Amino acid sequence: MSGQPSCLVQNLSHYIDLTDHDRELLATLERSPRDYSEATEIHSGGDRNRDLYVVKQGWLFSYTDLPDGRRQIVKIHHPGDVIGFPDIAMKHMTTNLRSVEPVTLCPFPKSALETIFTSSPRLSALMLSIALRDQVVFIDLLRVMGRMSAMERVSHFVLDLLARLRITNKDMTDTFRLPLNQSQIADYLGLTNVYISKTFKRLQDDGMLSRDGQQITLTREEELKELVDFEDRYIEMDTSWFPGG
Amino acid sequence: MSGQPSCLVQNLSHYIDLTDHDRELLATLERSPRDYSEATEIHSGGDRNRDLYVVKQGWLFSYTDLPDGRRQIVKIHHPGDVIGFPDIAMKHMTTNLRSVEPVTLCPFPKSALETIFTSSPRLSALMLSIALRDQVVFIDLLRVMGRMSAMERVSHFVLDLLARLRITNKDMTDTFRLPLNQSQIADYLGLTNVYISKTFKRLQDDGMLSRDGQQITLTREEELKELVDFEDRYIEMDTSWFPGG
DNA sequence: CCCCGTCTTTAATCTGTATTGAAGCGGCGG
DNA sequence: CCGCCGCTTCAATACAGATTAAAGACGGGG
Repeated sequence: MSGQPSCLVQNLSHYIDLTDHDRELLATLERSPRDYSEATEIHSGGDRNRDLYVVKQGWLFSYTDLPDGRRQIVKIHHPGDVIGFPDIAMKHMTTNLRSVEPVTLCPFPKSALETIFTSSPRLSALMLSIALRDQVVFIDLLRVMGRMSAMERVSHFVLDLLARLRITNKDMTDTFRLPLNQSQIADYLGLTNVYISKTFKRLQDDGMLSRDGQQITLTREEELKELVDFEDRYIEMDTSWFPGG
Repeated sequence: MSGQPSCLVQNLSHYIDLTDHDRELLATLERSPRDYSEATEIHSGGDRNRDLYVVKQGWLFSYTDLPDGRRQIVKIHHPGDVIGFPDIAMKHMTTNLRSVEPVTLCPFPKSALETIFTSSPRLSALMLSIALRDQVVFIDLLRVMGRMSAMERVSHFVLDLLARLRITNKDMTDTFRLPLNQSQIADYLGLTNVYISKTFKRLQDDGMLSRDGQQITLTREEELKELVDFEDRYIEMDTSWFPGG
């Protein structure tokens, strides 16, 4: 159970102190790790709803296609994330899941959640809160997609990624690795790969960021945050109402 | 408690059979109705997080502004809806709330939810499911905003409204009242009021819908659904895993 | 019944992003 | 070390939707 520290535990510990009992419960979710190579289709929309996943390693994304081939990436998943929460309400999966690099996932059945929900009210409250927080994040993204220019979208995108990575990795600086290619970023932001290239170049020329291979450095994070009116929804949640731990 | 039937109860009854105990619990949420006139600002983003609301009557919307005045409407609320769920996770309200016509709301404190969560597992599961379902709806909307044309956006918009209205009103046909003006629709779909006008006209010329004042009739609903690859997320949820009632 | 304000429609022009295609670049396998 | 392939960059053109302005339509209040 101990050995390597779990990203899921790190992720959740950011918000509340976990009891040993909580850690044991979470460990049941990470019992059966499985590797997938890069660019692998892990499940498809319409599949009869089966497992959720804890991400142990690597980046993935959830996406949907339109009948004519247009694609929208709706969520990017990092180590420590739980994949598939929204689908709990539906009878079928609503999105496709694909790895961008070699990944390690721990599939677990819906029913494992029930155990958590009945035996740890505090952990339940946290998981509910995370689901609701994600909804706020989607709402922020909607604002980005509905009303912001390409420049602003890309800026918001990198700020959001950095904010998320900082939750599971406390000593993250202003530099991070971005393993997505520009077509994938385009499919996430509702733009084209060509325009993503042009926009990154412009951000670089303006001195807002620098690039070295997959490494991105935000050299003027505060300015970027102001530019896109960025709110960090990850750093802090309201846990005051949680049942006592 | 009986008297006029509650829209909230109607809304939830669509998914599960409510016990008398459940109905009593829900009635506590609707204890203190309050009227607001049209175009009223009911709360603002950044407010210290206080009440949620049950909508008894009238349409409202939640929105956010960008610093330079651009606006994004993120959710349209109808009778029977609960407003404010996602904010439970945050310390402050994340959106503004405004009525589009005279409305009746029932404010209730977060703590009222706790009572429900501790005393009716079945009702808790339903409310969680609705929150997660809404997340799926946001994801669908993201796809619309990221990858669809104005034509497709407007089509999806009216289909979505109709699907939602049918939950609380079983004998809704293919006609409904749309009290939003075109600027508001534009702020919802990330377009301009002028282009909304042009697009509605085109849909009308193509025979997809007809308008009479605020009344909208979808004359070729199936074609529209195909056009935008529409999925009704409201009609059916997976309640199979709910604790027995 | 008419005025006035709000909303919708029409029209002309402008712009940001899409599209297409071709030219760099870099890493990996052979 | 070469050659291929995927990704990024650059350039030319196209177009959907924005912008601005002005002219209808509509409805409520005096």
